[in-house]
Amino acid sequence: MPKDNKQSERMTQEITATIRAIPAGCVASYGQLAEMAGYPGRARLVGRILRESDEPLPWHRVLRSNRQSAFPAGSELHQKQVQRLLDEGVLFISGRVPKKTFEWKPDLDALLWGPLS
DNA sequence: GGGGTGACAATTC
DNA sequence: GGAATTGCCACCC
Repeated sequence: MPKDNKQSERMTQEITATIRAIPAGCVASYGQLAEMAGYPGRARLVGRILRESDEPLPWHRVLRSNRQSAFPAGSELHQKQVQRLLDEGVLFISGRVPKKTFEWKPDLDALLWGPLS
């Protein structure tokens, strides 16, 4: 039987893949990513991965469940996040993003952006 | 094996 | 919307 530490490694990879799957112009919450990756309740793991991972993950598309940024306003990281989001077409109002943008789902994405043309 | 920590979440006031 | 509280689970000492 496989070792349990290998399970942890796979979990990290699954979450990483999910984060990388976020399309430009959309955002997702930590819990949402964890749930999509198949690990509900592992929101903190997503945060740890984003911090530790050296891969070019779109960390700027990851927000808190309350649609606000994960880091305190004014921090360099936060400013860069807002800037990149605006560059991708994501509205940022008073440190928050529109509900429409936050309610991203794989199905909804294809439904809205696919046949929309 | 125990205890503190965290790029979080959900609930409540 | 904001602040406080509790639950959660992997990680580090």
